[in-house]
Amino acid sequence: MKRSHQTAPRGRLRRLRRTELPVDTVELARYLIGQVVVHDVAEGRLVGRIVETEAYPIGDPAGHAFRGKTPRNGSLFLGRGHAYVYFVYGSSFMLNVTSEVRGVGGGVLLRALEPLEGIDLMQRSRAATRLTDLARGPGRLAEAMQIDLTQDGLDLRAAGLLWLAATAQNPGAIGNSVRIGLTRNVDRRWRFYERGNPYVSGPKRLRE
DNA sequence: TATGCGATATTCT
DNA sequence: GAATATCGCATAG
Repeated sequence: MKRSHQTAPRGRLRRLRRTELPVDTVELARYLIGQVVVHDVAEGRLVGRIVETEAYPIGDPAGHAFRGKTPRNGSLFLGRGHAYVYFVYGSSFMLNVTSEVRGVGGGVLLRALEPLEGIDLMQRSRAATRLTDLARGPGRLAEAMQIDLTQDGLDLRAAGLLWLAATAQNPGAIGNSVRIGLTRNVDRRWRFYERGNPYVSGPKRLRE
């Protein structure tokens, strides 16, 4: 039997304070499931509920911070609650939430969102793909939310245009699995997702 | 549904 | 040169 899926209510959005974010990277990855990302752009407000994340903690060879600070990954070291955005594969931006204390590199990759508001704007950015494919996958997520290097290093807690918010509704059951698209440290189960949610990326066995 | 492949640009060896 | 925290399209079952 397929698990039924509930859409989060459109209540008032409450900005998350930095002190609400767990300090540990893996804990933060789990915590962010069910929370909301908001990007206020000129045309309106883009809102998506986080349904899939991956942790890249301290000492992880697959993490960008593993080899130390470089011009590219500098934002990872800003302390928890900042945006780290980078460009890969010649085509995709990736949005991460930094997760450790200032000076230490660590982050959580946001892999998929359930679109809640500004869906028409997202469809314009993504050339009108199906609703379930709008922000399913990290590259699609960034495109739908209009994320690029402009947002790299932003403080997601400050009164800015890109921010994290709490939802009134608790998330459903949270599953975990190995991370997607890696070649190093592949065995760690540091991917988290809301089980059965149709907006989660990956093959079927990684969504159940 | 799942698998496979090419495209693409930046970073690092 | 090689690798890359991917996507979209094609094809097969």
